Amino acid sequence: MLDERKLKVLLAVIDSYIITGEPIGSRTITKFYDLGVSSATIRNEMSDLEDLGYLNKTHTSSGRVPSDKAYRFYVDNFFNNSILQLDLARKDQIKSFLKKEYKEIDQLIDDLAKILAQLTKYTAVALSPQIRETKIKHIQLLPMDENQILAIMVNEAGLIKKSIINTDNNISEENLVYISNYLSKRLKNKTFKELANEIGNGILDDYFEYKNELKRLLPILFDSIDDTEGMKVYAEGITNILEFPEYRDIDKAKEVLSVLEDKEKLISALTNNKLEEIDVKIGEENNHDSMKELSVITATYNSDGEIVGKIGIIGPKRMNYIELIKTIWVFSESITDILNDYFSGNER
Amino acid sequence: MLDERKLKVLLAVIDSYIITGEPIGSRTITKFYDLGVSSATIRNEMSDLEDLGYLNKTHTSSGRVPSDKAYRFYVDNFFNNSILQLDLARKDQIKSFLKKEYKEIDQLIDDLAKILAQLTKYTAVALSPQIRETKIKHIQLLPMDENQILAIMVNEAGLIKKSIINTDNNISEENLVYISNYLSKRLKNKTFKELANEIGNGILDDYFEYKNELKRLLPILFDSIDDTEGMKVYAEGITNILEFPEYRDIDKAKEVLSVLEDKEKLISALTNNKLEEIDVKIGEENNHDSMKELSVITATYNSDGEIVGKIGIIGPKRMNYIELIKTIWVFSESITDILNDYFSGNER
DNA sequence: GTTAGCACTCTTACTTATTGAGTGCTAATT
DNA sequence: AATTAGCACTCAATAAGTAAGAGTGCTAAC
Repeated sequence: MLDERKLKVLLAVIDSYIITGEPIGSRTITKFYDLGVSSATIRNEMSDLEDLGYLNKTHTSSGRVPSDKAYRFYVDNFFNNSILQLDLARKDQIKSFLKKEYKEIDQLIDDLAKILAQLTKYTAVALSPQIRETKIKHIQLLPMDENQILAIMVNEAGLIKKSIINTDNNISEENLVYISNYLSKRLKNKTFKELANEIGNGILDDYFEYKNELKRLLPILFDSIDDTEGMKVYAEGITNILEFPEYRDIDKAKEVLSVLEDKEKLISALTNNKLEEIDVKIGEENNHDSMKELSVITATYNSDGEIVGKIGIIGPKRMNYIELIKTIWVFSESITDILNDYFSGNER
Repeated sequence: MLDERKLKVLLAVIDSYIITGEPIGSRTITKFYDLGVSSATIRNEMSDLEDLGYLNKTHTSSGRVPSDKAYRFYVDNFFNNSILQLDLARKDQIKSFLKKEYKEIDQLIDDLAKILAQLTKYTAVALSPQIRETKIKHIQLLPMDENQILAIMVNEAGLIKKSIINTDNNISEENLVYISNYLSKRLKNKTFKELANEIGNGILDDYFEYKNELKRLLPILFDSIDDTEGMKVYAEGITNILEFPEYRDIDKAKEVLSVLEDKEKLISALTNNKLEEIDVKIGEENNHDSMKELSVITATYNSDGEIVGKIGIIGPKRMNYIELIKTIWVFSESITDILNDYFSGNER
């Protein structure tokens, strides 16, 4: 579609703009990129590229700036999964950053986001592991007062989900212990997702003394697994984004910071896409208007073969997509490794 | 120490500076504050106040700005606890903001911090409830793999503390259940703090089958209660601070934001003081150099008569201390109320 | 002790040029 | 037919100069 020279010009503009953040003109291209033609020719090509929607001007006599379409073209044509296989060595490097003994997975994810932010100089975002797809290890019901039961669910990786169940009739502490033990034993090694099926048929058909109580408790328990209220999202290196010249203007800075402060927006930015291993959202591709000038690169991380969370970066559209994708991918792989190692007892 | 007229002048400068953020001159004072003397007299008084350390100039011919000493003087002389008793009515107002049913205390504290930020237009900070001074409700030990035990401790308010215990010798799941039950029963209604005493004498003198295991597990359990790693600190309304004209300069903004992003600094700013109900730190009084241009007002909140957390605001030194103290105090009282109501079953 | 008056200082806002990087068009060149 | 040199024109950014305004500090008069 684009002849070779147009492609070269486009890449030159993108490359230069990623580095400097300044609109780039025809003469600058002839000076720094050897295309073997004069600036007048470049000028004509750039004019064509503008007509095709790949370049924009900031004012009538300014240089050109890549459009969203240009970035999308760049990512689609110059990224493929084979690139990723290259620097697996960096995984160990990342894991070596983690000197402390981690007692909390959430803390680990947060710290990795911090490292990602430091490394990339962008703002890193991460979604803490979700418990839904993981296996049940233990269920404990505790009486809080006459109307409330505290339910604690633990998965095999040590993640905890708690929820308060409001109930109008009293169940004694002894009975709750009995029910807890029964549930733990009965549901162990099923995933939290599978609770739904159990509710549908399995568990309630068992002979069990407290079937009536279960009938009321289980659906509430199941609902609480998915509520996003407990979803934790981390944004680290927020000030990094202010280093970019595009945010020298305090009002622009305020705008972008209010996005980074808004957990709802961050969660939806991280979850509102197909669960691709790597996902790149450029400018307009984002759902929220307030993010139209930003790009978000995310990767999923897994535990036990199931996707449990996300990590990524967020920043101005002008970013070195290919390099950043590689870095983020290595991070997501590392987290997956760490999660699998950590709780399977193979190491340490 | 200060004669009446000097006091009036000082208050005028503070009042005006809190509102406008601009240095204030003698003529402005005569215009807006009726002191009955000419600007020349004010000029002389201001010069004296500068010599006494209450006022500063930003350059040789600028107006005056209050010093840290001036703010300290203002707070010490015009705030006393009786002021607080006034607007208890606002408590209900605050509680009415909370429409949702809260299932997580942490979430509740975070949301209240958000409301505090909205109300004051400052950045609100809060320390989530600490479990140390509260009573034990339940202890559960779960085997993660052959070297690790997951310990889950629940307090009577439903707060959960988890920690991974590394152990080199295997304890079977059945035995862990047995030990868990014993600990829950034996330690129930003691505070986590009191665990220490129990370790010292009480519990280990009991006749108990797994005394050796306990001897190793308990100290680790106790240590984990205090670790700050799990301490959660919330900073809400971060962008509010950028509305102040003192942060129109992006570099100043970056500086203050990096403080707000630094959880360590926030935690130490919130904890590094005597546990006064209300604590005001003005500029230089803060520990960290990066906070010398900020003031922090904090209040403690309680549960069951014990201090369990903190909430406050942070912003430029130019703040309406008295009003803000009142607001924060009402918040801390409200949280205390909510915590006490919520888990005692008196309401809802 | 207070105040009017004045010289002086410093910041801020507003003009006005000037420069430089860029475009687009036309006509000449290959 | 594609390329390029040349030129007029545009716009943003920078610098320099000016004027206005708010302020101080000092002196002399009230």
